[in-house]
Amino acid sequence: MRQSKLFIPTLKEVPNDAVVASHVLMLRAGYVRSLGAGIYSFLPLGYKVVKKITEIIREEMDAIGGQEFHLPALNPREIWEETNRVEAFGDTMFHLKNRDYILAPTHEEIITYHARKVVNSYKDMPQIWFQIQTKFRNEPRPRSGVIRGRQFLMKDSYSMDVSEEGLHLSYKAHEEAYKKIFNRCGLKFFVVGASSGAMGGSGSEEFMVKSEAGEDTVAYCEDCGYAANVEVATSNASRKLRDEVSKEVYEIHTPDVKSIDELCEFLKIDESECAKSRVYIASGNPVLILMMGNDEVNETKLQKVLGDEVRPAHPEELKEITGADAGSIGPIGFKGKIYADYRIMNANNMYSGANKNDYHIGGIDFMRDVPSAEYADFRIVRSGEECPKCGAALGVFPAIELGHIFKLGTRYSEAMGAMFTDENSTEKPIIMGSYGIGVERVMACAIEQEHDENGIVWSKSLAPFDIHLLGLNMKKDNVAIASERLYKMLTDAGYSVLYDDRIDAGAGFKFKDADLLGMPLQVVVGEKGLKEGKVELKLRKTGKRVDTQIDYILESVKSLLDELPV
RNA sequence: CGGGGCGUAGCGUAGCCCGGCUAGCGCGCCUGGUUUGGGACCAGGAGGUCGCAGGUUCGAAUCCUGCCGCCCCGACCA
Repeated sequence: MRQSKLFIPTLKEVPNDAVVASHVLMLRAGYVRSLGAGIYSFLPLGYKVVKKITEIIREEMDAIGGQEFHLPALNPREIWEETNRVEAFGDTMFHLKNRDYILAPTHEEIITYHARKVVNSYKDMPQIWFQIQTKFRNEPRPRSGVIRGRQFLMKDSYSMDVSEEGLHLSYKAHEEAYKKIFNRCGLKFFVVGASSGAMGGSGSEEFMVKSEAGEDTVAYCEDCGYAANVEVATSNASRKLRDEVSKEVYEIHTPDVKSIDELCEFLKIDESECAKSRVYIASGNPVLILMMGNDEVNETKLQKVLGDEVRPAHPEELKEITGADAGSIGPIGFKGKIYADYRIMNANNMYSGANKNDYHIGGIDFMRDVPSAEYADFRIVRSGEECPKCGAALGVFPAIELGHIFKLGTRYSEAMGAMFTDENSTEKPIIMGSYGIGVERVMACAIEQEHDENGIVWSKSLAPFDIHLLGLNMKKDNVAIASERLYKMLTDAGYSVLYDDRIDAGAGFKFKDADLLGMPLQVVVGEKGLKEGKVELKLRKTGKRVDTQIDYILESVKSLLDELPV
């Protein structure tokens, strides 16, 4: 395509509203424009990328026997009442004002609705139905450009099976398909086991990509592939060993000492000798949580152990409950249930607050002085700690959730009466799975993962064009003629070529645009090279440049593109 | 929904505290010319409800009130 005729509104400066790299670059390179918070228009170049992604998804879904549907975004509300999800979604669901319709945030109900009419026998299964369509969610806070929007493209598929074993096969098929999809998109991803939560069902995994723009925090081991949401992640953090001799408990005047670091500094001790106190309210009752040193309490783990609604105590409550303010609280004299992290289990000669402002207590022996304490893993894993599986160093970082696969079970089929008859003439609910991929997120992640200060670096598989052909000075006949010839040669050879044939743009301008737009290979036609009958090829990703005789262009292009993995 | 920031030409911004504006600058745009290997140069030109509404004032981009929108942090995220 000739760039002079394309709508690619590039921006030299960073738009005021964009912060994360993918958002900035999509706007600057003219791939998308925003229409409102969390609502984006895809411009021609951006839509080309979307189509590349959806085509990869489609191929891999077809390969596992998926059948594509086109489902309504406009849904009668009553269908969603059948599973009680109108209430479950609450304000996140868009409701129409002038008719009792909702805008579909996902499609379990619609799929189940159709399934109950037509899937009646065990002979009808397994089925995999999928769609690649716009979904609507009234997100309270859209953010990070296309990564969290109110309207977004999603590939959703739904499996229907007669047994748990069948569901497992469908689930595994999707897991493998997803790996292929993300690999083909050139993404470096990892799979995190997730608790299935409110979706119901027996298993689920998330496909994640590391990114500063991520909304989840995960712990990941490069060596063995261990990956877990930080809410549930564990590590082999060292435990505090017991000293041979336990000192007596003694009070220490510690004026203005609030934090663990200040306490260590004041007493010249290590933070592993300190028990940090955190007071939580669980179902109205105060509980004390003791952590080693600066370890942070993981509220998800805490909630799991306590089993109740848990919240941190307010500052006023602290004083009332313990007689001291935060920074001077400890287990000795605490009236209420006491929990402690495994790391300081049965430790002795520990320091903690005295429940009296400006005082701490030393020589605490948990076995002797806090015998009622219960121990569990309450800590938030930190980067660099040992992987619980292989002992290598864990990385803890933010990540974007690209895809999620669920074993739904019978939650929707039971609620909506989607039943089938098995070999024994017994009526049973269909066993379902649901599997989603955020299409725009794939695009954003690809950019997050592969870009530099000059712009986007597309993989071959997602790039809107294979080659960016730059005719530097199109007013010179020799440049124009050679460029036109190359354009034809490359196009005829089957490459998709973005041809910068603009007459008025300067050379620097074209280079900057090309780097910003991010096609994998640039072919530069300039007067200098033409004197020797040569043009320059440049790989966007590595910056590698090669001069080639025009007659050998196809060989050179092929060998350079072959250097790229995807 | 809580906290913070912002809203001035297509984009990026100055001016706002301390009212005097006929609103300045860079990029982009238009015309003519010179340029063409990393966002060129010269000359001329067009383009603004200063987010909206109300108020204070002789006078409001500037002060006050309300609203709207956008971004960030948090809460939320089936």
